[in-house]
Amino acid sequence: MSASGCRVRFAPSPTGYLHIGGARTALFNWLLARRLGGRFVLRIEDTDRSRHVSDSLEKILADMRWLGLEWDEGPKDASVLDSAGAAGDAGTSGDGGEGDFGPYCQSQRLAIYQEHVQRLIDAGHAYYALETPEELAAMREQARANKTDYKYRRPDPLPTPEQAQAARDEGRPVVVRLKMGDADITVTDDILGEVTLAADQLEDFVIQKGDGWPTYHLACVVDDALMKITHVLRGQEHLMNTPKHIAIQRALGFDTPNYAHLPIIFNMSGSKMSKRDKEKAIKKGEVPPEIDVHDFRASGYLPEALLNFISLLGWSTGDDTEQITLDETARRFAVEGIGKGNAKFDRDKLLSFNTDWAARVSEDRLLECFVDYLQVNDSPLADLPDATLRRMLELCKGFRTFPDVIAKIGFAFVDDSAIEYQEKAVRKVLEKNDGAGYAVLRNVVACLESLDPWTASAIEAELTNFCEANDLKLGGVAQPLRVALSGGMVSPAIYDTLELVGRDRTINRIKQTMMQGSEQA
RNA sequence: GGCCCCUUCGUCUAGAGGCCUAGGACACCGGCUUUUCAUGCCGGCAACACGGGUUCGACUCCCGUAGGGGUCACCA
Repeated sequence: MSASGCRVRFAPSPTGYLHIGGARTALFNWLLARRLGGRFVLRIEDTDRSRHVSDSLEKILADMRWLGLEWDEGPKDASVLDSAGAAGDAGTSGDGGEGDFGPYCQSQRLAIYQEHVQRLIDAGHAYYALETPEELAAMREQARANKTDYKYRRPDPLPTPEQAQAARDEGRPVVVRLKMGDADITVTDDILGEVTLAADQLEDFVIQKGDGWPTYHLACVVDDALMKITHVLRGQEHLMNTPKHIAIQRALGFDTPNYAHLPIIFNMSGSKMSKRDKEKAIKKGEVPPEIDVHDFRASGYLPEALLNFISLLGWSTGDDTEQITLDETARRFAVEGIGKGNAKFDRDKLLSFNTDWAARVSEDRLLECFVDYLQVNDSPLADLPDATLRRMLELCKGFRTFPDVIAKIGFAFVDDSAIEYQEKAVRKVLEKNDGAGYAVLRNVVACLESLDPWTASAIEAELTNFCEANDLKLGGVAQPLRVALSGGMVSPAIYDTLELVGRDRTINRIKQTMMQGSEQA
């Protein structure tokens, strides 16, 4: 096992793709495990069947793997949910090489939770409660109307097991609540320091729902203990949950792990980054912002850049170093370096990081990511030979994200007839000065038709000659050619572009352009 | 609203009483490079929320105010 005995976990709920905030939490946990030589556990918190979204597990696992955050223990693929049969009769562990503390999906651990709840009841730390959700809501509403604070009042006397059973027989839901003591509870947080919550702020909360499933609090605490988790790094939105968790730990006789609550990530506007931002943007006809890890993948970001960027949200190396590899980050990572204040997600800076990383990674790695990008987007370009893909990447150096590559050189891979000539480009480059651009094309096409071999350097020599012979600057011939080949005014270096497009198609597009010009005239 | 957390350039941050004329990065502005678009290079603008203390000395410590955030479910 691990040298340090350090065990951390990332515990997402399967409600869709992995959220970027979740990715940051996963990353910090992964980094801590790496730094301390511990184990990184992936646990799936799927105790609420009503919120379960199909395919979520596959998606989360895929996102984690795309990021390169492999887990030492946890579900290896989504089939673990099928293999264990009906949810509830679990309790088996260590199957399928997932790890020694499984199963790692809470939906397969029901028996374990119920056993612990029973222990709590038997020991007098917990009791049955008979109020319906409607009754509780009414009480809260009443309190609000009276402008008083609502707090659940423990029944006196407590419902007996017999009364609970009777209620269940009548079809009424019965929950189990934990008895909170009358002492304040202090959370010792490795980032925030000591945070004390007064006893009167604590109420007897539900640990087992009416359907027999545990609430998040119970399941989380039981699993952390059984999975021997030593460090809990989670978002600051959990800070007020921690006293509850400590209360359960004490009642069950568990040790309290080290807690550290991470600052939260916000949009530049200061609002939470949520899936709804995407819907809102779409409704307004705007490009939806990336929110889930998958969004960034589909938008053509590199995992290296994304990881590096989010590692710096709430943490810093301590000096002026910013762009470092994941391994280097793991070497330098320390909880003491994590800040307390919330951070805003600056997309411009991410873009800049991506630009730098795209220029830094090896050609092989860049190709790998590019192919992934094309495949995720179902692009027909994914079928192009590797050599061609490499050439595209090479010619577009300096790009920010992969869509830039397509925007810049994509025209080379469409039918000649599919080229759309932009009005502005045609006007500025071809029609201006009584069609000077068209004249250049007319003259240059003859040179190109007879050129052999068709290589960038041969093309360069030919065009240089052509410029001298016709008293033109290179721009005077490059721009008309660019418009003829691409329909617009942007492309990689012109010699390379001609080479890539090929002689036949180059000639064809030039002629096609001239024809359109004469039709206009 | 109660409770809790936070507060250095627009943004991410460095700073752990004199090293601060507050450093870096992104963004922004200007210039250079360039056959287009990018990239690259050089320069510039820009912050210690406010008010009290403590101290010879406060960005750094304490208190208050203001602002921001989190949380108050049979959701996690």
